[in-house]
Amino acid sequence: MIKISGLTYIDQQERLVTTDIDIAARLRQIRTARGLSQRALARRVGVPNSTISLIESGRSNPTIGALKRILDGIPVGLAEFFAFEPEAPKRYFFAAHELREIGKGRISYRQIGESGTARALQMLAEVYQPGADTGKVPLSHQGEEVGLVLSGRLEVTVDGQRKHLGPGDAYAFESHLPHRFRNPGSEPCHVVSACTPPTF
DNA sequence: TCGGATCTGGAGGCTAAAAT
DNA sequence: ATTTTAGCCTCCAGATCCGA
Repeated sequence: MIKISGLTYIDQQERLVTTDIDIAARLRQIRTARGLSQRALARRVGVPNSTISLIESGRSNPTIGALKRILDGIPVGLAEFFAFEPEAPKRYFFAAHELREIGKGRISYRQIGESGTARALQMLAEVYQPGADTGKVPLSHQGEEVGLVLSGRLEVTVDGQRKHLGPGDAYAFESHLPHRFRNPGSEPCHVVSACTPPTF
């Protein structure tokens, strides 16, 4: 079992487990607040309604990919989903250990600053362990993103173009273009990235 | 008819035991 | 010590049931 933060950890099968966030209740609350039925949301994101039903009943612990796909249909970003409660006091400074983890497994995405719908920018401190890969299915979402490699090697594929980046190298592209990140090296790759609007 | 829940089987990953 | 294999577990998708 891998402990990522006080809120979220990854179990041995790389499933997302939260210690004090009820994914089931939160998903149901957000979905109903948007006036969506389980079936309507299921049709929108292309999953069977049983998947949503199982998650909302707490009998299924979704993978980060499945959860993100469902949230995309609402739409709600992962960061917003795991956001602090709205009544939380405004904060401007964050210790390293307070950065919210929204990644999983061999990929760490630690969010810089608080999250929420009012924010226009999402900035992440990313760590890709050796061999880490965002997946064969390319990512694609609204917005625009940039990133700077601090250490290690990062293979970035954007709209069919592939490039190996090292320390000091950077990328910038429109997020709707299919993209993929992979660490082909033997050491962890540290990246700082920004996305606006915060759609990841 | 719609919304939510349940059942079943396939697929993939993890673990432990067995084999090398 | 390392690799292979079998069994187990869980997610996910499709079909179906039940109640409003």
